[in-house]
Amino acid sequence: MENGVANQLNERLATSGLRLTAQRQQVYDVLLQRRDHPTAEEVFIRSKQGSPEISIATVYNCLDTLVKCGLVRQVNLDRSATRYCPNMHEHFHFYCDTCGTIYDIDAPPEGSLPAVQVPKGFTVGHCEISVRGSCPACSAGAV
Amino acid sequence: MENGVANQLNERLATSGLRLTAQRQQVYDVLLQRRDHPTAEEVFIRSKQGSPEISIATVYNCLDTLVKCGLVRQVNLDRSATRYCPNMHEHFHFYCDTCGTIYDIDAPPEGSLPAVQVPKGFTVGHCEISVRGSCPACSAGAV
DNA sequence: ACCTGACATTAGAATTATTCTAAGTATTGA
DNA sequence: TCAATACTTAGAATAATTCTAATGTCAGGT
Repeated sequence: MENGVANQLNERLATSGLRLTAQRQQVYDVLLQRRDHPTAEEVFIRSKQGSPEISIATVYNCLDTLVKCGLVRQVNLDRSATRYCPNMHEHFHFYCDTCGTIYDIDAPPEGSLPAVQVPKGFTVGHCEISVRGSCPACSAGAV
Repeated sequence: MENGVANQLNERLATSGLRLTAQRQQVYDVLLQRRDHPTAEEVFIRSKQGSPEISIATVYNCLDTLVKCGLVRQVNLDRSATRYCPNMHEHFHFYCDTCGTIYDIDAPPEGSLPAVQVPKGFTVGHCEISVRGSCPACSAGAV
């Protein structure tokens, strides 16, 4: 498993002439281990457990690299710190206003995700959807 | 027209125990005059033409107030400066990667915006959609 | 008219998230 | 083994925004 991940990471990096380093591995591992959409700061703190020497600049660099390799997605909600998500399936994010948790909501089977219609002439590159509201736990508690 | 706007603004403010001030009026006017999704900085520059004494802190305060009154919407794209939009109809934003223009794309008639489906238990409060790509002008030019 | 208190504005300092810089370290390929 | 390139690091710099404390303004009650 570990090895599979390392290989996948290495492959992706190699195709861009980039190297598999301990830090990149570490940062990616941190993201895979707890898929709770951490900020760069949080990734930094967790990474230090395995790589005590790592610096915050490196964490930013590594996250950037992972995003460029298509292994990680940035999640921006309002103007709070950018969060990072290793789920590359088509999905959108649900932010619970009560508990602050961010949920991945997978696109429904029939690709029915964006019926986003743009007028003639517009070419859609990427489409980002985010939803705020109350998660099941908090919706129930509020009754 | 001017009066209508002032009245609407005043009404909204009054229901929250807030006052209609020259600065709030000025900032709102700036947003209505050119609906090009300016940043706070840009609103500041334009506002100074009518209200040379206005400060950037006041611009931020006024924009905040307008957002809270439901007269203005914040537009966040990536982590660039927040932009402000006085179009309160249901719509989403299209950002042209080539020319940087932000377009308002109005929701299609049958409320068919994306039937964004959330799993049972989730309560949707607000849904934000943004699309990146190439606008008609830039799409045409790139041929 | 004139207080009083709540609401507002202002300049400038502070904060936060992020990026830049410059120096040193590591790895790869010739 | 050497050079070139990629990478990491600490700390400085930047950008956008928020905070602070002082001052200003307005509406309602006396």
